[in-house]
Amino acid sequence: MGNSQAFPRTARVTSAGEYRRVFQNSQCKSSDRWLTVLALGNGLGHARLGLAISRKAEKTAVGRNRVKRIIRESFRHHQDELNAWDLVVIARPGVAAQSRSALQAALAKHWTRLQRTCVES
RNA sequence: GGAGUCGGCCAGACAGUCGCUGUGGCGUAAGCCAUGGAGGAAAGUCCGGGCUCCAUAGGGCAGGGUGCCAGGUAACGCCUGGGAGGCGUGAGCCUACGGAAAGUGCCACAGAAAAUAUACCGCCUACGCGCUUCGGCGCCGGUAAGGGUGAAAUGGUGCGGUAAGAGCGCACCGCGCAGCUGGUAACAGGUGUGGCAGGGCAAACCCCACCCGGAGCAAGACCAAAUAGGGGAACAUUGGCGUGGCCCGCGCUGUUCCCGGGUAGGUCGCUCGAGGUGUCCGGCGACGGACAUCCCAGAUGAAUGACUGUUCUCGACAGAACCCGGCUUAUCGGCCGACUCCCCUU
Repeated sequence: MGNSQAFPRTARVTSAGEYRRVFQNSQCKSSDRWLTVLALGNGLGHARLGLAISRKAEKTAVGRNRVKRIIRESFRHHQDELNAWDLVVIARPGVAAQSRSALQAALAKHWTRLQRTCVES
């Protein structure tokens, strides 16, 4: 994996089937008013990230891109602390109105909470 | 200096660190190096084309679109130039701007009457009654000048004419028709002629002219786990079934021969193009031509971001998804050019 800050394609949930697997069998869940994170062990030895930002959650493409970038950035910085899970982050209406720093703080909380409550997979 | 009209342009800049992605090079590989990486609207999907498949797309009907003229274009509902009408002191701007003496239909309220025409108040002669006359009443009629209604009332103004009036006659204006002149044309000008044809609505049906096959990159082509629905070619074309909205037409079902199939997933399509830039030539212009030069996103859970620093005018609307040409809508600020009106100074 080389650099621990990198975010290559292997660290992403890519296919529709993998998304379905996480949605249907998720073992753990951490959520607040704006974001929900689902987790499911993947047996790969590293974590992978998937994003589910619907048109309903944010109307404009620019807003959705912004939310995705913030989440990816946070995942990139925290992936070393995470177990071998497939994580799917779901956004809810109103996320785009939140500031970058607020979302980053919320995400950091989600990562540590999952790490604490969902150790065995 | 102020107010305004038209056209064009920019869409924070620079540096460092971390990260994503296309291409090229090196490397067994991990990776490293170089280089490219959202918009003027990428948007709405409202038009037009390319491309792909469907069925050979041909004919007719139906349906839809466009609508002053000419040109540009691959094409257009776009653009350019011109005409007509309207608005503005002006630079300029706006216009579904063909046909209502083909047909059908509609025209609230008010008004006598809204299109077959007609006559409410009026105006006027003759006749009768009454009467000294003027005038009055009744009545056969003649009128459409005046009043009143309305968004709109059967050409307008003036003079003549008349009982009163009337294109009844004349002049000018308007309108129709026929020549003429200019213009490719729309149209304009002018001449003669007709006494006037007879309201509006065609974003009501309609008529006329021109145009339009359907579906869309989740098109479509290829490689292929699973799992067992079939597929292709030739022949025949009666019946049955299906197929653009319908008909003609066309396809399937039938017989024979041949054969592995094609969902998850992947690859291609996928970016060199009606391409950009510069110079010259043709054209009032849209645009066209020649030469030179450049390669300028191609992702696929979907990349172009984060942090720090410096600086300024403190940064709007907003994110490519097959590709182009338009239109429309959103948008913080700012810059450039041409022109108009008003004021001041010399």
